[in-house]
Amino acid sequence: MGLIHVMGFAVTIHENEKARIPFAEQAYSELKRQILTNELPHGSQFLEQEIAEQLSMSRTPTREAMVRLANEGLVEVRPRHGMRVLPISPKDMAEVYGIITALESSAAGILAGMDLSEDGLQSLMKAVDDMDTALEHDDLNSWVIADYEFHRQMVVLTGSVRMLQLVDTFRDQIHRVRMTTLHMRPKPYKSNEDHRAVVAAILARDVKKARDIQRNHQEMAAKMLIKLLNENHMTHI
Amino acid sequence: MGLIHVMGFAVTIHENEKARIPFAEQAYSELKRQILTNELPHGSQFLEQEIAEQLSMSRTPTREAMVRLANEGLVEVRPRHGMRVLPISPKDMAEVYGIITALESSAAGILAGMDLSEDGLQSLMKAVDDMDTALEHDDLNSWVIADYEFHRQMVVLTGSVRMLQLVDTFRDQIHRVRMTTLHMRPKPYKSNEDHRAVVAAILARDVKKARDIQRNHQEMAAKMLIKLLNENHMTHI
DNA sequence: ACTTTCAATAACGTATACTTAAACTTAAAT
DNA sequence: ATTTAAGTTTAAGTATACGTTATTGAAAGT
Repeated sequence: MGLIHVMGFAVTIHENEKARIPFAEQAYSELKRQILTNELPHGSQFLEQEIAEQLSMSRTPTREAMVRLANEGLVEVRPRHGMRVLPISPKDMAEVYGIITALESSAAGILAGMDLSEDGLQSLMKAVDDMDTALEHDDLNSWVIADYEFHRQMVVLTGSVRMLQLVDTFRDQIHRVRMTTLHMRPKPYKSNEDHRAVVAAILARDVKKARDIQRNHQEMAAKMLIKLLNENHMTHI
Repeated sequence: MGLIHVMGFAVTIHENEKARIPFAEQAYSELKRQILTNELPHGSQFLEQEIAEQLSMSRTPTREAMVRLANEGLVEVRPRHGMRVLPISPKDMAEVYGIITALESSAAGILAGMDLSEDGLQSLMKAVDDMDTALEHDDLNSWVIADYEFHRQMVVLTGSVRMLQLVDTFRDQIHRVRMTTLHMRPKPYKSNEDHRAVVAAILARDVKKARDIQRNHQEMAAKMLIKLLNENHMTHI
């Protein structure tokens, strides 16, 4: 059984169709899926009972899933009001981007400073190529996937499972905003350039440069998105 | 009721002795306390039942606490083996320090780039002074507390609650190691210097310098601790 | 002795039952 | 009419009950 990450979703592959998935786990991934796809829109609230019924299981595993989602910052659990899908404000965006920026710029520096495998390098360059192709075809959906893959792969290659888990978690937190703003923002030509530049810096083993480019890239992205939110009076998405 | 963080412990202050604390919450903080103080040593294992009895409550809130601790990386929960306090390897230390370094160096940069309040600045300088005093008196316990306070305060001042929660979590993960190595390492004169230098860079509004000093400071600390662990064949603490 | 099979045990996952107290209703009083 | 107080409802927190299945230990076979 393996896990593949696609756009923040943990997709489970059943190789030996043996292990049955515990209800608590099912509840967690199903709820998370519903939140990320906006099936459960921000602000919507549900009592334990309601969720349990919707998932056709008892409150016990439901509750466990809710606790986990709350820890991840996707929902809020208030004692007699159930679980509420948290909206994201510009301030939240700034915080989350601040964390992702810190982690990913560090990751870029780590890659520049280590012996990166040929395969690893290829996976990065493939992601950038995919981004270019997607942009040529004006295929924004493919572009997000490739972009996501690039950022994720960079952290994967550092070998830090903790760092990977963190960026995954925080990317999930702002997934909704990224998707809704995707068609409102200018075409991301600059992003592709930046990514190529990061790869170049990694290849040149220039640690500081790799960090700086990645940091700047993220800071620009955050600035643009937050500006977009404010201009469109989307104070909480 | 307020929370004060001292050395990774969330100490609850009962001001209006009104709100009763849910068992799940009690279980969480009590178990966490026991793990951080080494009352539950690394590697030790406990069944849900045993923990529930020790805390004189049922398995339900106990289980909830275990899930949360597992999410934080302090314990591991394996289906029929109960909860096991996770040991920390040099590789774990490297990962955790990698994350703290990324976050705190970013935090230092943020402080240098923003209008820091007079109070905020004072709190940082006070922590450095406390570190000096502690070192003069050869009082390592006070030194750790002041050091902890400095690092924590830096993140507090950025205003990012998410970043604060992260560094708290990861600091907790390596708390044991820091405490056991405290008396094995050379006197931390260099740390105090570094901290002063960071404050100076923040005052000078030199963003890059603040980041660089903080990063270097942490990287040196990590290197030293990991070396110490390896030299003393402490492969998992 | 060492491995393998099978049965007994018990730990976990989940459901359900119970208790408490917050939130809502209704009624009374100003 | 607005606030206050009492009563009712019900969601959450916790305990307990139950079924399933991994683990363990003994017995049988090599």
